Amino acid sequence: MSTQPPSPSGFALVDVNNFYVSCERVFDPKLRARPVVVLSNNDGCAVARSNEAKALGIKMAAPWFMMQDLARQHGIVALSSNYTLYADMSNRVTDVLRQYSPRLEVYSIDESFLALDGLAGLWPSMSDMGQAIRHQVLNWVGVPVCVGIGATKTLAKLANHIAKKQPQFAGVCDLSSLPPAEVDQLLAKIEVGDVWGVGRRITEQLARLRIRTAQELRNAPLKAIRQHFGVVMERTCAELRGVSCLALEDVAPPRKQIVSSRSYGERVSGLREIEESVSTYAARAAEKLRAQGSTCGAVHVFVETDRFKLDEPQYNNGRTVPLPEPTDDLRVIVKAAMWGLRRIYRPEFLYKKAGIMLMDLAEGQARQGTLFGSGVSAMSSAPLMAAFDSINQRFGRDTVRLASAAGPHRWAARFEHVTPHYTTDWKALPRVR
DNA sequence: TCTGGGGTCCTAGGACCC
DNA sequence: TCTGGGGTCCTAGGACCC
Repeated sequence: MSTQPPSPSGFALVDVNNFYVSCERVFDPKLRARPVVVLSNNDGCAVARSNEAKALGIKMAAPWFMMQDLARQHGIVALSSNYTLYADMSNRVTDVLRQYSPRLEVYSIDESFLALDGLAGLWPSMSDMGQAIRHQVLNWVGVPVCVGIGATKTLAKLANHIAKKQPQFAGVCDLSSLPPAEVDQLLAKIEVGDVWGVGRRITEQLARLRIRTAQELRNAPLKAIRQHFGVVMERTCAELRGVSCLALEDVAPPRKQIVSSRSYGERVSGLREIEESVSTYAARAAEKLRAQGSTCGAVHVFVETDRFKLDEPQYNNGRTVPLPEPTDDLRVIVKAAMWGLRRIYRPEFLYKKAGIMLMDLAEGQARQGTLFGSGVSAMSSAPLMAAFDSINQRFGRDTVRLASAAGPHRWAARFEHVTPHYTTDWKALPRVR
């Protein structure tokens, strides 16, 4: 225990351990103590691993088909991802955390920063608060978290890393309460690549400068770091020294671009199929656009062949289509995307992936009474009809209104958008293959 | 031969994060 | 056979302007 006074401010980073796997375990206790992975779209990659799976050497984003032997050998359980569930669990964790600090930044689906200003007097120590958080999240939501505390966000991240890796901390590490010599020892044992903001490339370059640990990076001259790596790394280095450069972002700024894309389960060549999938991506992206009350000024559409098929001809292309005026109207967005798609489509290739990006986002409210969507020929109407049904079921039958429809095989339905704010459960849509 | 000095805007690419 | 899907920021260089 330190004799220093509790730190007057700083940050806590609360991070759910193996988030997706932990969520699945809440609902299926048989998964506990077994090696478990959660897979990405099309069951392509492992995007979450339990500790047992990590111990077997399964890396983040490892292609699952290459792990088949290992999986059989050790009885690894592989699950398809369920993002609706994870989003719900994430909100539950956040609700608990809000009880601990009035200022909180949801950094990702499984991580939040808490501002600690003014909280020191409420607890015997910040580590006690960390333990309270751990117990309450586990009891109320059912998932395990670790808590890292430090004077800066980067130090809080590092503390979280320590809390996870070193059992003697029991899931909570408060770097700002430790004597400097002890912090030094801890930092000396952490590889520089584990520091937040230091990726693979920078790690290689730092190694050439004989900077290999978090401690060595912290002690490196700021000016040289700035010269070699730019202002971003300079900030990271300063943050390691306890100089706060990254503020807590209480209010999430609106997105500057919105992407919706998927790899196909099987490669496709027909324009029709690609049109259909891109229309669905457009609907999903427009949904996000409206949810944050923005309009977009340009639509980017792209297609890609299979980049792993090295012996086959590759074709990657995209087209940015400026819109006549900023809009959140799905009709306009889809039209622009289809227009761009026809210009980049080449019939001689087999496509693996397609997507859409909404760009030049600006503030603007979804307007009452605007048409929500209509009039893309060659698109199946079924998924959109299902989506509109679900909107009305959830928000009342007048949220959107069917204005006209032309038949089951051509999507020529028109929907009037009556209520300005709504959200749709797009996960309920059939999977795009 | 000798060829200013700023400034802005845009884009592509590289690095990072989860 | 089978290899994810989102995001952000910074910098360098070119076009263009006065």
